[in-house]
This record gives sequence, C-alpha cells and structure tokens, in this order.
Amino acid sequence: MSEKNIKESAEWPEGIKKTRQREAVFQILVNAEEPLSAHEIYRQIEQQELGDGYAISTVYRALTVFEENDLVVKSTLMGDDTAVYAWKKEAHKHYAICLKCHKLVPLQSCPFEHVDMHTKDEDFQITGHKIELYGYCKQCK
Amino acid sequence: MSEKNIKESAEWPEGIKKTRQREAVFQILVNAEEPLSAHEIYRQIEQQELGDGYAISTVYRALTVFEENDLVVKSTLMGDDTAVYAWKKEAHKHYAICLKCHKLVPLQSCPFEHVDMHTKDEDFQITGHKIELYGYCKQCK
DNA sequence: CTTACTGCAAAGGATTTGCAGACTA
DNA sequence: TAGTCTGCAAATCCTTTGCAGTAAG
Repeated sequence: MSEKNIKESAEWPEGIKKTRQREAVFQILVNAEEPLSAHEIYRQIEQQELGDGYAISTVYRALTVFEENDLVVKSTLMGDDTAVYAWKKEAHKHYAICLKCHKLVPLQSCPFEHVDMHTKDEDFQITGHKIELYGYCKQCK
Repeated sequence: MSEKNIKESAEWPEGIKKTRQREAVFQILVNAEEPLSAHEIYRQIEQQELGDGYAISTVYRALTVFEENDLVVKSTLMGDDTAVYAWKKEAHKHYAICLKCHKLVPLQSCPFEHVDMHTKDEDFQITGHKIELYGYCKQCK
C-alpha cells in the first residue's frame, strides 16, 4: 500500500534543444499523474511560477516537438474535444473515463500485454495502441 | 417534400424523431464501411442528392442526438483532429490506423472479447471501450 | 554569432448556438 | 396545432501560424 512519493527529476531528452519554456512543460508533464491538456499545462506553469509571460502557443509548440520525437502521447477522450498529453514513461498507462464526471481512473495494467492481436491485413506492422474504457465511477453510477 | 427511393437497410431507431435530414445521416452512417467525419457525411448527402440545402450544423446536431442515444460512437484518431462517427452495429469494430497514410485497417475481432479488465477502483462500471492500433500498413512500412 | 525558439496577435478549422421560419407527430 | 428541428450566419473553442525580436549553443 505504500507508495513512493520521491520525485526524481527525469533527465532532459537527448537531441532536443533545451529552453526555459520547454523545460517547464517537460517538468509538468513528467510529474503529472494523468494526461493534461495544453491549457492545464499552461495554467500550471503560471501557478508554479516557472516563468512569466509564457504564450499558450509555446506550450503547443513544445508539445508538438515532444510528440514528434515520440516522447508524449496525444489523445482526445470521448465526451471532451480538447486533446490531452501524457509523457511516455517506462510503463505505459491506460484509463477508464467516467462518462458523467469525466474522472480518469487508471488501469492496473495494459490489457494488451497478454493478448496477441491481428489485423485482417497480416502485413500491418503495429507499433502502438490506444485504449480507453468508458463507464461510470463509484460516485456517478 | 417527397420521399426519395432510399434503400432501407436498417430500421429507424425508436424514440428519435424522424426527419429527412436525420434519415439521410442515418443511412450514410449505417451503410458506411468505416467511421466518417461530419464533413464526409455532409458531402455524401450532397452527392447522393438525398436532399438540398442541408446545413453542416444539422449534420452535427443529428450526430449529437444519435450519440446521446448511444447509437453512434464518436472518436478522434491520432494524427488527425477531426472527429469521426460510426454507427454502432451488432458486432463492434476496431481499426489499425496507418501513421503515414492514415488508412484504416479493420481488426478481425475485438481483442477485449477474451480479456478480463480491471481498474484500480473495483467500483468502476465499464460500459464500453475504445481501442485503436497504430503502426504502418503494407505500403508504408 | 547563427539559427532556432518565443510572444503576440491574427488566422484557421471544427463544432456549436441564437433565432426565425419549416416541419413532424 | 404544439413543439421540435432546420438553415443561416455569427460565435466559440482549440490549435496553428506569420513575423520580428530574443535566447541557446
């Protein structure tokens, strides 16, 4: 039941130019418990006073760079049309999303770890996947 | 306005007011091989001359009604920020999406049919899911 | 220094909404 | 007929982009 709350500062990804604002986005994302929208990231940067005079567009640009380098996953959850971004950590994560309150409940493990998947076209090379479960959380059901 | 010779391949969902434009959206979606965007649906309606003077907003409104009644699934695929809509048929379907050409390749079956899933919170009541596989198709890999 | 990154504001694209008139049940 | 649905256009919301100044290596 015990949980580490040691916040290791992850190392800056190689090959990406480090700037104050990218660093801020990076920190927020790496320490985030769950996927965040560009606005949420932006707001957190302001709150944590990681810098002043940031532009939301810079957040988007940073996210784009990270995504292009395969460092973050972008997804759009059902019932909400704002994209959310998550830093790709060792163990990737999936969530159950409450259709009523939109709360995210993390899954214990990736259900695909034990499943072998095939497409009709055997020649399709799978490199990743996205899974989202929908339903109602304890409070809402 | 008179009825056109529309092929009746599925019955109109109960409890939803039937109108010419909703019927058009319904037909397009039910006969679609794969998920379509609001614009694609709109375009098809024009092409098939299912009616004149349609408004794209009407398509959106129809889709919203269908979605609220749990008749269509809306999703936003990676690498594209336009939502696509699919009519919920008996056997639900999942796709593998090519990261390069964005082609959709249908999966043989739902990988979750044989998997038991759990969330950390045992009290979460799962009612549905969304799965998307990403990778490269035969031509692009 | 040189080039890439940023802030700002304006543009873009997708989706939604207000309103008066049209249509379904 | 009553109340819902629609067309139209304007409004929103999220995200992207052009440009000129600024900062990282």
